[in-house]
Amino acid sequence: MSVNLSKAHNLAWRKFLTAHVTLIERIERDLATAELPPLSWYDVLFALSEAPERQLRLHELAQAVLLSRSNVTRLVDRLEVAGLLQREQCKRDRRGAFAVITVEGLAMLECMWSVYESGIVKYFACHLDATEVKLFTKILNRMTSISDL
Amino acid sequence: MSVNLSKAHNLAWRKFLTAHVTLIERIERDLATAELPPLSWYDVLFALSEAPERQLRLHELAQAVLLSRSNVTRLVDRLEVAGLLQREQCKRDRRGAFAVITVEGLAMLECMWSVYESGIVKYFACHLDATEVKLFTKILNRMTSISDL
DNA sequence: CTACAATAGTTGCATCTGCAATTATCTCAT
DNA sequence: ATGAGATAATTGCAGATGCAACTATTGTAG
Repeated sequence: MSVNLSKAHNLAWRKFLTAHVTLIERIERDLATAELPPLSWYDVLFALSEAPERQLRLHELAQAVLLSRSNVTRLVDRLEVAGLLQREQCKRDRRGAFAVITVEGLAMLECMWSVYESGIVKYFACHLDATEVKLFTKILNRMTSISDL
Repeated sequence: MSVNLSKAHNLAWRKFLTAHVTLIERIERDLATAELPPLSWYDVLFALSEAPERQLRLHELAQAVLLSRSNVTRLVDRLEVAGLLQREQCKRDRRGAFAVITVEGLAMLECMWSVYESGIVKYFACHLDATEVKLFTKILNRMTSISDL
């Protein structure tokens, strides 16, 4: 609230932004090189694979991947066309639909993860020792607490 | 390189991603509420204001804001239409063009900064004490060193 | 039971993005 | 000087994004 942004904090913020784009770019590049879909697809597949019965209502999925609803509709469209998931009518609520991950989706998830994981390791994790990783996570947790609005 | 991603590191990575979208969303929301342009415009204006003679070649601008070239062409289009900068022919290299920030651009920069700065403070900086901010920056610097490719 | 508000998902629209191809100009070795 | 290759910026295109409007269904207060 108070307008007192130190040089050091400002620098940290800019570094935060540039580090993010750089790391994402590197990982997306690795995925593209392996002829795999983008990270957004991974997020969807991952969320579904973790969900009970490997399915989620679309609005739950939207929350899980931090995307707007309209976006999820069309993202799910694409994944469905690619055969990685299926829509399924919800019995209890006839407005609703589930996205259910398919066998092909699970295979793709695994395939993407092998590239993704190695990217996380070599671009991100290898720069954090055991102490730092704890602190790093703790700091980010603070920032995303709801108290900030 | 080695595929050994610990639970803790994986969690840190996911937190890194969610924190980024959350913080950006909050700041973009504050800007939109104040009827100001998005962050990408700020980045352009800031880069120009810092540059010698308050102007940059478009490819320099592209690098400064970490955007692809075609993107910069059109981003500059929009800012030019809004009167925040002007294109100027380069004498030495007739292929080239400069983007020069205008007086209106400088005013807009200042106006956006007041909102942006307070966002950085209340969503980000206030969660980092003097020690943490140093370590945080150091870690991110490591990650974006060129050694990783 | 009914009417009003809330919610789920989709769609239209305008904008934004990256990639690849294009045009124009520059550099440099021969 | 000139021709091959690099570089600067733009453009076409396909895809992705957020917002607001829309349809359909559900929940709820009276």
